[in-house]
Amino acid sequence: MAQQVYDLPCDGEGTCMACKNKPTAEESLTCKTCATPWHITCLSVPPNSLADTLQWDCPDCSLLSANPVPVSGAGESSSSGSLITAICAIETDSSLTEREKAKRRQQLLCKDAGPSDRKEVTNSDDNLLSILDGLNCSFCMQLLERPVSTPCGHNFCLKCFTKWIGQGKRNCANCRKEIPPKMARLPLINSTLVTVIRIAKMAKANAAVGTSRDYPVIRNEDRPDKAFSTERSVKSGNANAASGKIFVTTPMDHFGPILPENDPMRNQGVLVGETWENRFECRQWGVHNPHISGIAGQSKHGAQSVTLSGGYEDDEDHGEWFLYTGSGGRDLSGNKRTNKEHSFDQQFENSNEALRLSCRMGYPVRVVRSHKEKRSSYAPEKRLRYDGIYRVEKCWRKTGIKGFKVCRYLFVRCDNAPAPWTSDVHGDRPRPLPIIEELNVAIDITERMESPSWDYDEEKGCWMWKKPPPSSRKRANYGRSEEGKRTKKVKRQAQNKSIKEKLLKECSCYICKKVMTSPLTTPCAHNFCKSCLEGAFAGQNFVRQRTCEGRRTLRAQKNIMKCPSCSNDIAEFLQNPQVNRELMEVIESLQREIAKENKESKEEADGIHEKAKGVDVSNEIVEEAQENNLKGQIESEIQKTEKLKKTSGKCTQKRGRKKGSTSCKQLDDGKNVVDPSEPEKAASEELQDPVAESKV
DNA sequence: GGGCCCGCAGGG
DNA sequence: CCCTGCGGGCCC
Repeated sequence: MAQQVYDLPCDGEGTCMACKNKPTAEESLTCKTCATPWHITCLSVPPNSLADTLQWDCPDCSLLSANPVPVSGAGESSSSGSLITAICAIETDSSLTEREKAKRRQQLLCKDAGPSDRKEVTNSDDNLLSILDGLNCSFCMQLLERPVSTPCGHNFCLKCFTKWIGQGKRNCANCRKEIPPKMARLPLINSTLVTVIRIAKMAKANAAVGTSRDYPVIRNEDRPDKAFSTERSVKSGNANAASGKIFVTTPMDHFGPILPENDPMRNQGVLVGETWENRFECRQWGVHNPHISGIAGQSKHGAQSVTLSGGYEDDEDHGEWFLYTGSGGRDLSGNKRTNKEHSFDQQFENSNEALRLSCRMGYPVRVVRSHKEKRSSYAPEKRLRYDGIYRVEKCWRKTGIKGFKVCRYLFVRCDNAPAPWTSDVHGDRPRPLPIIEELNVAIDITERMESPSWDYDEEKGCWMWKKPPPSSRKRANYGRSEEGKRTKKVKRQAQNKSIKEKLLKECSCYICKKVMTSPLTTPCAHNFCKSCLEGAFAGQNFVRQRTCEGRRTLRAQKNIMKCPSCSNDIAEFLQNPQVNRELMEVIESLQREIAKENKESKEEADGIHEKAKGVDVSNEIVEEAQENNLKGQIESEIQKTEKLKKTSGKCTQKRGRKKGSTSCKQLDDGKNVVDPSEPEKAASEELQDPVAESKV
């Protein structure tokens, strides 16, 4: 084979690797793409003009631009050259923000992520992806496809490598070290890398089809005392907050008052007239669970509580009784959570049906009034206030103010404690139902036929359960599916961990069977620890170094220097074995990740929260409770009412501004878009039998 | 003060 | 897994 001329650049010290001289500044030429310095006089094709030197591409870069290497598995042409052009186009686009540019660049580099945002994945999934990033081919910048490893420890796609060789190159594209003729003739696939990439790809695909509920789920006991914003949340404060800890032991679907036995923190239960800053706090004391919805209830179980927040203009508040409007009938398209405009008829379904069930059964319904109800004299000036137990005496449908049918409920108070607005020292007595004029035009009227579950006991002189309350279907202190979601999360974490551990196991040394330290990839594409492989030939090393030894001895030694895995001669490789740094980095990343996850799971077990800071909101209330315990029940109620008036005056609503806080909201719009990963799958399939294919 | 936005949580 | 929702923050 005729000797070919290869262009070589200058090394890190500025010495030309071809002539071994150090070119002067005038003799040196820098590539516009890769910024590598080259010696002009040693170039086989020097630039024609001075203008050319300014926009000069080195032989390697111009080669890649002129002969694009097909992107493996993607089914389309790309190259580092066109990639660079595309990146430049993004960088110079003034209409894009920095964040948008970063996003476009990422999309460009991860073609398989599709046109939309990549599906949001958990941190551990992201880490798996970043580990994969370390295994990109230096030619095509894509994840290694049928990886081949040079003895100098660099990895390339088989296609890219053979193309490079086909162009007459016999040096490593990364370090310029010579490629053994045998490898140039028949490059072998590094099966360890294949397995590692395949497992990681499968993990990535699994992550991509995960649900949008992949964010961490926190058990009640681990939640902080106040609502907190999660990592996911774009807005600060309570705008998109997660709920704080539930302080009471009542299950979510508990009917009736929150009693002292359900209040381990204060041992007093929730008293009429208690107030809270917001819906989250109200929820934490078990009074009204949903943090937006006005009705808490289940259609087949009944409604436990309602909130009067002025959200429905048909509401009519008379203190001891009020007319409540059902939910629904409003257009919530466009990602709205509420809407003041009615646009279609309400039906007795979902929470409306739950309230109707409570009406039929005569269940006690907790009532909360909000300062947002501006038309009522009975609403608190500030905050939210618990006003006690009411019963739904009747319900019906009528045409609302906006002309659409609404569900209507007559609530009548039936609590043993006096209402916050009354000067009475005793609670309610059974009272005749008010006359409701709109009942004359009402449809679908429902009245209770059987005796109510919650009723007044004349003998005992108080309201109480006359029938056993409906048995709870929920666990105390837990959301409906929180337990399930938690199990799911733990399962996914364990799965991810096992993937990483599996990956690491794949990186074990043939000799010591342990995870490789400083991995060496032989020309026969087998991987060993540097120390293991060198140790295996320790005796020969000494002889081999003595090159003046006789021919017979050397040959005998060379025969012994066989790959422990496939018995190929690796004597030459052992003369100057180079660590496969990319593989080493993958191994180290995996080890770091596993260690980190172990640490995190330990911390989680210890109940540590980074972002959400636990704030003890209860001290004041506990002191209050202790004080109250010394006095009679009625006295404490009066005190409570007085305190309510004071706190109402003191309360100020925070209304700060944060500049540019919503500037990045568009980035989150694609959060539910699932990565199709089609090219990925194709690539995985092609990887099924890489060795066999490569030998064809 | 109106309007828009969107994470969270529960229902079904 | 999709739908619903009488919140809360921030911009205009």
